[in-house]
Amino acid sequence: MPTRTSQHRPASSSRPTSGRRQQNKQKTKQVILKVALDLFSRKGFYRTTTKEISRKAGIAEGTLFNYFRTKEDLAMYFMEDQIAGLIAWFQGEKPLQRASLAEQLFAIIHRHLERVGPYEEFVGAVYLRMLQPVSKLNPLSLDTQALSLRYLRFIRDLLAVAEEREEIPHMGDIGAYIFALFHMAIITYWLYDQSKGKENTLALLDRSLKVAVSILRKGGWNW
Amino acid sequence: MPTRTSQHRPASSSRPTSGRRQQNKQKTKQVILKVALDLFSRKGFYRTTTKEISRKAGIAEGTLFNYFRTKEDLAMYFMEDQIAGLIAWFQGEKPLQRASLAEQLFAIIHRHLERVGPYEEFVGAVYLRMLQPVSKLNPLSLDTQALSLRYLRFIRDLLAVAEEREEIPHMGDIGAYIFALFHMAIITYWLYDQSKGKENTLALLDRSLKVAVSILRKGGWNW
DNA sequence: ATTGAAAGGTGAGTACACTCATATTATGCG
DNA sequence: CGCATAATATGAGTGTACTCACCTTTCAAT
Repeated sequence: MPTRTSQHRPASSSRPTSGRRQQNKQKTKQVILKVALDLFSRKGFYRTTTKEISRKAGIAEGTLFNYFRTKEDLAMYFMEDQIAGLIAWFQGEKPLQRASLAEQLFAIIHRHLERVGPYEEFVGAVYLRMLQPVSKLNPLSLDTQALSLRYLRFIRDLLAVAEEREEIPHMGDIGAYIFALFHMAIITYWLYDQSKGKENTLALLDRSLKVAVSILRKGGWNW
Repeated sequence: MPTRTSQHRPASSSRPTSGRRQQNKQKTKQVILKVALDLFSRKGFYRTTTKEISRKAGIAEGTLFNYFRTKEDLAMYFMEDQIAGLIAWFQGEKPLQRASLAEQLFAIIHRHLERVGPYEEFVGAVYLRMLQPVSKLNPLSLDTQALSLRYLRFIRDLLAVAEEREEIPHMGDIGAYIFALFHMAIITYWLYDQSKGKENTLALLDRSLKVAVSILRKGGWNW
């Protein structure tokens, strides 16, 4: 994993990847992401070629693969930004943090769908794969695993707070895992939803979250 | 969609795809499937090339794509057989049909996992995509949509019977849809499960089905 | 049997993701 | 500055899924 050093020259150590290099790398990476995202959203994931991305980013085609292992990976990095943004957004929404768990979870998925709305094909192509727990069969990048973990931890912490409030019983890590699967299921539904404004999805989301929390409250987790 | 005429010459109509042709086609298709499955299971999905499949099946590479739109599609046809076999198996198991819903559903997924066990990589590559409701974004074959539907109807009918027995409340079609998602989730878990004999998956399966049915019985569906 | 047309087969060709041997550039050190 | 080394960039090359223009076979009608 690349170190995230800032601009200042680091103290002399054995392998200090130095200032200018690091800066250029970060910049190139950002340029690639910007170009790729623009193309993906205008032409769609499948009709955008890696050749075009590299040409528009002003680099050789091979260079692209120094930064991103696969074309899918490239897409995942966009998703990573989305998820990071989602977490940051939630943490800035103070009122939401006092709302009920069902409201919080609804808001999170809702916001997410809103943000990725313009990139529907794109989401269909790679998103589901991302939320899937990484298996030895899926040759995904390590960074994407990290993303998956960050997201799971974020949800787990939310559940832990709700647990302290005695809104739900103790579930351990499994709760976050289940929510991730639920998120995946909702995205699936959303992709297929033809209703205007995707209102069917929102209705399903609202209802199922309320049901779930209600079940948990009434029945507890250990049967 | 190809017509499913049997061997007998059909009454003279405008486009009767006639006997020998149809028979050869069916036969070729079966040969391709057999060869492909053999290679997939021995070398893995990704390391098997369409060139090799066609060579071993004794046809030109182009011909392969007259029968199957994509390599993934080929994999899906195998899954189709699996699902069809699963349904047939269930219908032959008379005692099982008197068992509780939870037992039935457990048996179905269990049997399924047992059958696809030897093709793990394969399942990871295509199975999840199959159970996903077909969207306009996923360029899958129509036949695969049909498979998805057949499976959903099968489950829906099971639930309807349980409903008549008053084991569960009325849920409409959504029940089958939810079960399909659940099935998908279990497969995901199964792929990742490192316990011997995949016993963790079986435990999760057993427990979650019992919980679900119990919840439905106690609380009903409309909250 | 002949024939015209439709179904089906063929494999060289194409497009594209990805690799790798080589060239270029940045950096630390004397 | 000049040099050695490591990091990074390059683009021709490769492997493979998939296409398409053409060829062959089958069939019904005569």
